[in-house]
Amino acid sequence: MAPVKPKKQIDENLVKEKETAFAEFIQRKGLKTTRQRNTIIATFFRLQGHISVEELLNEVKKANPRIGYATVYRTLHLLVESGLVEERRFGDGLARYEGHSDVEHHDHMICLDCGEIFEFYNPRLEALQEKLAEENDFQIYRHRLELYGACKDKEACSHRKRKKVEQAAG
Amino acid sequence: MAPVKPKKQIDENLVKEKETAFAEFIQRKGLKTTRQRNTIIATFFRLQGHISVEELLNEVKKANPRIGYATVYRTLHLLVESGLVEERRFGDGLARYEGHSDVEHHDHMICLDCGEIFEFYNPRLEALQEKLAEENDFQIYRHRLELYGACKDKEACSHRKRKKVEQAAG
DNA sequence: GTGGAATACGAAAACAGTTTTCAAAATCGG
DNA sequence: CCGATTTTGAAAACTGTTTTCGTATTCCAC
Ligand SMILES: [Mn+2]
Ligand SMILES: [Mn+2]
Ligand SMILES: [Zn+2]
Ligand SMILES: [Zn+2]
Repeated sequence: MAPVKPKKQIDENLVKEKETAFAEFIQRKGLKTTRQRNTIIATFFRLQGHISVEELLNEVKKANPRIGYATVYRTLHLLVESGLVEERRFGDGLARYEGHSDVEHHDHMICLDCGEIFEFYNPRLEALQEKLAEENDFQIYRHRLELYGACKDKEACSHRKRKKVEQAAG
Repeated sequence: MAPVKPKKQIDENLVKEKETAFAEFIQRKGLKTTRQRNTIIATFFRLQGHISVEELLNEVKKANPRIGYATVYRTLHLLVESGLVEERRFGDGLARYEGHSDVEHHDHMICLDCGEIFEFYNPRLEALQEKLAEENDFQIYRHRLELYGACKDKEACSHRKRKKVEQAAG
């Protein structure tokens, strides 16, 4: 069985940087540093991918089972407000969050079979959007581009799918 | 005051065509023709733009006040299933529906000030997406591209906004 | 036309994800 | 430490949508 995708290693230094940046944001806003917020952001930044609230809460509870939904939601809002995290919605009804560490901006391809989310960025695409906006006398603040479809590599795709089912089963 | 946008006239023939197409779909599926469904689709196809369920229900109630939410939701699902209508979500939490009459596929620019939705289509953009998918060994079934921003024509924009406020109040 | 099985309706309840409330607990500058 | 201010967690509320369930309508066979 070939290795599917070399799991990116978490860069602990980068995580620490983010934690500091968030702490500064909290200070700047005159808010308070709390055990719960620290746990939540420490957990979040050590996860990778596009994390749902439930996924995050499950992880957070491993460190502190008494933390509830409300605090996770509230902390995620703060993370978004701080600019360290972006909210995504891929049409399955739940919000997902990602620390935009990799690239400043990117778009997504979502496999409807295995659920894998591929990220991409293309300057020509971005430029073309700008040009089209220009033609319509429109100024873009932000955009979202999502390509829904399927992996062509069926083996890798079904492997991921299987793995996901196992994971869900516990 | 300059004319803002020449309101497209509804093409009654086209509407009748859609009504027929839906009737055929209903037959084909072995479902029943009902007063309510007829009212709802007749109303829907005579509205223009990106219609929310509530907007549609309000209009429908003018013809038959006894029709309820459930039936509107159910009929919209049928319309989508029939392929005559597409569901859109522009991030304000509500589903919107449009008969895709104008062009087979198009993308959207959404003004965050006045709420206006501009539609556009660009073959180069579509082709570029295909190329990027190809590079990722990915097959696109469908995509969504939304540009969020603001009209540059501030006068037209605020005129639309004002009108909308009036409408909401009235 | 009627009978009657199949389907659809509408009001209300249920649902899912998220937000808010509120009383108790934690934070932190003085 | 004090005490004003903020935060927390459980539960309630909220929002848009779906489902339920008893009644009403459709429509095919006769
Ligand atoms: Mn991403
Ligand atoms: Mn449109
Ligand atoms: Zn896949
Ligand atoms: Zn505008």
